[in-house]
Amino acid sequence: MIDKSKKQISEKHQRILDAAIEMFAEKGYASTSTSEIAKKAEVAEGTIFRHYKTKKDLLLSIVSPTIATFIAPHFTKAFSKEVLQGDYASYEEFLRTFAYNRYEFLKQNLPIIKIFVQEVAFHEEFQKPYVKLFKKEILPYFKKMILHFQEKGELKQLPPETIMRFTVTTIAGTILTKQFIAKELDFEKELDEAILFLMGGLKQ
Amino acid sequence: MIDKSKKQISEKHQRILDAAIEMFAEKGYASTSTSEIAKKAEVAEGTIFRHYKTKKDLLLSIVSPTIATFIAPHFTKAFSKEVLQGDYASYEEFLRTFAYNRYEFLKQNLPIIKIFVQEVAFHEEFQKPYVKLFKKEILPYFKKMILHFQEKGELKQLPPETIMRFTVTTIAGTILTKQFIAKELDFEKELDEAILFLMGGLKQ
Amino acid sequence: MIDKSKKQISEKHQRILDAAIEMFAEKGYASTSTSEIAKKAEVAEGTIFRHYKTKKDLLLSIVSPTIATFIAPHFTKAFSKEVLQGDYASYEEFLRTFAYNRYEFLKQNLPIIKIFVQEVAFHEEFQKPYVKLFKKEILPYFKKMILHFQEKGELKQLPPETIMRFTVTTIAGTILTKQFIAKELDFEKELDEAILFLMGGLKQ
Amino acid sequence: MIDKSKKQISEKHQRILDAAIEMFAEKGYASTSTSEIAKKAEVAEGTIFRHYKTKKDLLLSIVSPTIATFIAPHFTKAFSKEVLQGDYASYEEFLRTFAYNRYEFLKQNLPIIKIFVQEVAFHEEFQKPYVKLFKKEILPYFKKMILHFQEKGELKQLPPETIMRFTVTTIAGTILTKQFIAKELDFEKELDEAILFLMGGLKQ
DNA sequence: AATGAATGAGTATTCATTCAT
DNA sequence: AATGAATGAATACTCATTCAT
Repeated sequence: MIDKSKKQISEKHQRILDAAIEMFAEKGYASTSTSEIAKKAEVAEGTIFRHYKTKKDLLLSIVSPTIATFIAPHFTKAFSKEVLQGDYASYEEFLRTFAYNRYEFLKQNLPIIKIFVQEVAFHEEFQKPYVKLFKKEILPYFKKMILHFQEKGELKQLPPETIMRFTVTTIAGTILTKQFIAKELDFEKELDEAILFLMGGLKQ
Repeated sequence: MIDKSKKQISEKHQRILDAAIEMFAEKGYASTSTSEIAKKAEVAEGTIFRHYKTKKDLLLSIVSPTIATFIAPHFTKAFSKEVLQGDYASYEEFLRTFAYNRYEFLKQNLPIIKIFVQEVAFHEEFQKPYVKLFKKEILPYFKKMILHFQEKGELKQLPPETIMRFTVTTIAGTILTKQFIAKELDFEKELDEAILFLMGGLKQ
Repeated sequence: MIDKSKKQISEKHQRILDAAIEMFAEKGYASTSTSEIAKKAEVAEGTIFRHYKTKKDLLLSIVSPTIATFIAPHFTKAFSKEVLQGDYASYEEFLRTFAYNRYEFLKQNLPIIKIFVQEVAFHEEFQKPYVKLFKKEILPYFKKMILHFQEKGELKQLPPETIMRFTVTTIAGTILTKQFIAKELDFEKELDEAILFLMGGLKQ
Repeated sequence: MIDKSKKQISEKHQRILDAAIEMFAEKGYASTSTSEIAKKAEVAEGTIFRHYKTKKDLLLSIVSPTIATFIAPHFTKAFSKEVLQGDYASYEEFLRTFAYNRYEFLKQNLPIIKIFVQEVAFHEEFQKPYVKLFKKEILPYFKKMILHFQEKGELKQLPPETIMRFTVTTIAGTILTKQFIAKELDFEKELDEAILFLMGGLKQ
């Protein structure tokens, strides 16, 4: 999923990264030993330390400022362009695109996202770059979109941040429910209802 | 916070539990050593193993079926009685009570909840007893309440589960935003808006 | 040889110390592994780290200020009392006692002395406590002795430090020659000649 | 300092040797890693092993028979010619030349001498070639010199080995004191006194 | 000759667990 | 019930050495 294809990265190096991501996601950082990673990546244990000075460095290379600056923006900007800067006939149409996009993103990046939740979420020092990224790449476009539909009279005259909060909360709740709590649900139907509900609360 | 006061539990035993909860929440289960717990609890290392066969047992005693059966129901039933089985003039009134109750619960049980998210959330085998508990103690009362207000014409004719989902999602989103993302918000004001939004989407 | 018999020290602890001294002396600190020490001491490797936080701590416990303050003074004072504060009819008699005492000391403490030469001699930061000890416990008595024999007219009117230097140099040279370079020598005869030589150079 | 200029030796090879000598002297053989040497020499790690099969070989090339046979004799013979085979008006004059020569030698070859003391001194198997060299290149000339001055009546009728021993011991003691123990001393003055002392003990 | 990525045996250290007291 | 010394397996990491280029 994540590949630093720009920087030439050796095949073994890539195998180490893949193995680490998979195991950190599955068992957590602290419960994964470097020898397990080496075994799964089919390299010698020493090879890991040729590429990363410490085990923590390996985690950071997956999860840290480096990714925030090099990898995440890739996703972030793509998301921003494809979703937030799109041309939508209605807020509902935007919501649908937004929800599907994030749902796919979640499904396709589950391992890294799990690592994030486990290792980053509770360590405030890691959060800053992401907050920054969000404020720069997401927030302004999201706001603009909301203002646009407020002007068109589709949305209530609430502060855009509040509308955004309810939007994100409701969509995230729908996606997470489908993914983790009630997998048997029909996502499309569920989403339709959620959008209906959302618009009910946000309509003028 | 958690005290198994029914079962007589020695003071040292309680200190071990408290220390373990605090450290597991702070550093995670795998990164906390039994010697650290012993030091913080001011007992000898061996003492921990008098009470719990293994370190994992100690975690389970905090987080697992044992708690699901002995501790959580205490909370669950209290919550069910105090909140779900209350007598409310309107769904809005219920929402307000519900939100404050859960907000206080979160603030007062932050450590255990953190342990839950880190150690339980991703391990499906731990989840069953909680699902069971939820289905038995929460779901029926919640449903009843929703049906009651649907009959009174306050709420749309959606499946009660769906209404519950939106309710929980919106309230949870508001609480988590206040607690972790935007601590500077005025919770009361934020909650008012959320309830307005919710009712907008759920009203007939 | 060295036993901290005052502080109760467990038998295993003592075995670790003995093994460490022997192996550090034989192979040097850096070339001795903790697993070798554990094997020779017939304890588990972990046991070493119960008594010493790190391998370096183990070295320091043999060689450091602690020993300088607790062990060395034992020797130093014994030496000072037995040798330097003795009542001698002549400087020659003193020289003989001094030489034999140091010769025995060397033979009986060879391992620790080897560790000293290898690990301490070139690390100035370790030297201070010994310099201090020497200045406090040895220097004044040695000086007094020399002054005493200068007054009696047995020794030249050189600065006592200079006389001390030649004395130590000559006796040390004799002892080291016997111990390391020409083991076949007859120490007694060799010492007689050295004393004759010394007195020849120091006599008025 | 040491250059095997006779054998053509590449510049990188020389840099490896220099780096190894410096680091072995500073940190000891066992505590110096080949990667450190490579970094300091600014060559690739593999390059060291092109020139020396093992790390130990590298040490030996600095310290062993190879040097004893190729390098040391260079020094030894120079010393022998320049100092021992000189033409001196008195033993005192010889002593002065001898002392200055060795003092300079020590100062200029401190690193290698440190390696010697740390790695060779306690390993008897390394000592033989040096003993041999000493017996062949130094001893006879030293003896001759002493016999010469005994004939002239300047020195006592002691065995020349004994006189040599006292001479070396006293001069070495003076040099080492100046270099390692009391750097603030005035070497010239100190040496004068030592010679006076020596002659006092060795004069007829 | 020179490189540097790769190796895997070895290192110091940690840690859950046991057990005699 | 409580202790804490002792254990030994496991851990992250290092390092001399190899080898394809």
